[in-house]
Amino acid sequence: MGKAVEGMSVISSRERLVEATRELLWEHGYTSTSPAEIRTRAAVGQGSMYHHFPTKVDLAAEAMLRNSAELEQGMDAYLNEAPSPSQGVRSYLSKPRDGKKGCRFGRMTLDNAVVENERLRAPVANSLTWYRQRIEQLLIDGQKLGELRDDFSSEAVAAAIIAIVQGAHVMARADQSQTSFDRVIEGGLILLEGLSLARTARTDR
Amino acid sequence: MGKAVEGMSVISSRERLVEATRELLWEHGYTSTSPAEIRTRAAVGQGSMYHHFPTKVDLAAEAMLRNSAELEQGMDAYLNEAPSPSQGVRSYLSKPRDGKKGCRFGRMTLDNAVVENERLRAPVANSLTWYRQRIEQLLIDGQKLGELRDDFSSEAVAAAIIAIVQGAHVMARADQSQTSFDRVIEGGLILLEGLSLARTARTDR
DNA sequence: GTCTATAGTCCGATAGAC
DNA sequence: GTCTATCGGACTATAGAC
Repeated sequence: MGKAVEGMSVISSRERLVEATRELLWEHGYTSTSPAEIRTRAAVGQGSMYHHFPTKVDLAAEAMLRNSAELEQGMDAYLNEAPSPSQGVRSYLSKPRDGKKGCRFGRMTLDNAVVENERLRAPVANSLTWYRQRIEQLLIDGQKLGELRDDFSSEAVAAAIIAIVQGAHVMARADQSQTSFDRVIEGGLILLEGLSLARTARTDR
Repeated sequence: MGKAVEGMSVISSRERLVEATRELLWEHGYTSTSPAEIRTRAAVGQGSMYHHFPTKVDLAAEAMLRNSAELEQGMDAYLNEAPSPSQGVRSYLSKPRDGKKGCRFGRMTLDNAVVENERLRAPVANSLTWYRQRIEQLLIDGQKLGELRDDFSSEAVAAAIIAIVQGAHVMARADQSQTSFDRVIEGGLILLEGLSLARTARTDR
């Protein structure tokens, strides 16, 4: 027990607390996740938890910052695999997602306790902004390469692309159905195709 | 006190409870709205509340069903004013909305307590489905009239249109900014324009 | 149909020994 | 750093008088 000896693979209490919180924030949201539940899942005593994290906000903020770093890194690597900018945007939309669980970040925004606390809201806002700017850059590159029309605001369209995925999660949770999620994505891909310059290419389907 | 005499304009306790619940569900969501808060706003005693509504679910379900009926009716009238089907879809997107408050229905979907209870989930799912089918019909009519291309799935695009508005609320709440909401809508209108057959008409702007 | 009083539970947080 | 015990408060719901 206690701090792991150098080189050992024992996971520290602090680490287990953060990981358990990350899972529970996704499963239950912020307000509905209780410190008791976190303690139980992390197998950590009451006192230890408050030793490492004075308040629930401290723990949640760290968990969310870690979510941001990990998801942005993963998405960046994923998008870098795309053969072209416009294909990257399509890849973003069609990336496999569990619609019923909801977006780790998007879910948070509907909780007033998160929105009213800067330490909790900031990681959510920053990550969604990061996503939007990443997509915007793909759109700009696609315009420069002549894949996409150049008569639209890449900033606005990027925001709409992000919103489609967020909205897809809302629809899927309302219907408790992955089909509802997939239908939104299908529609998003159709809408995106309207920005393509190579529209005659559609005939080869 | 008590039941209003025939013809009087006194609002019954029951009615005040439902109205207070409707407001609070929008402001705070389901889980974060406490019976005590409802009682206070409705100015109704503890016992009266449980006389009319045995549980919190009973009260919330009635409030949500009333929301559905009212909002669907309002949206229907609003869309009927549009001069054409495709203009109706544009009107749906650009309808003035308070992004920071969130959609009355969409907000509910991120709350597990709502999603896990059929009596609470059903009104949310039914209303979102109603909206989607209403937009789908506009798209179909627009295709028939030659306003829109006829080579896309109206069902999928309608779902994406609804999702854009839901996602706009998520972005606006994350950023606590109406500007973020408006940016998504602007992008949605651009994407929608790509489905128009009269694309040369863009030159007259 | 309305009221006050209160039950029983869980919440987030603290105390203090080891 | 970890533990158990416990605080004060808010929650949803019930009891029972009027």
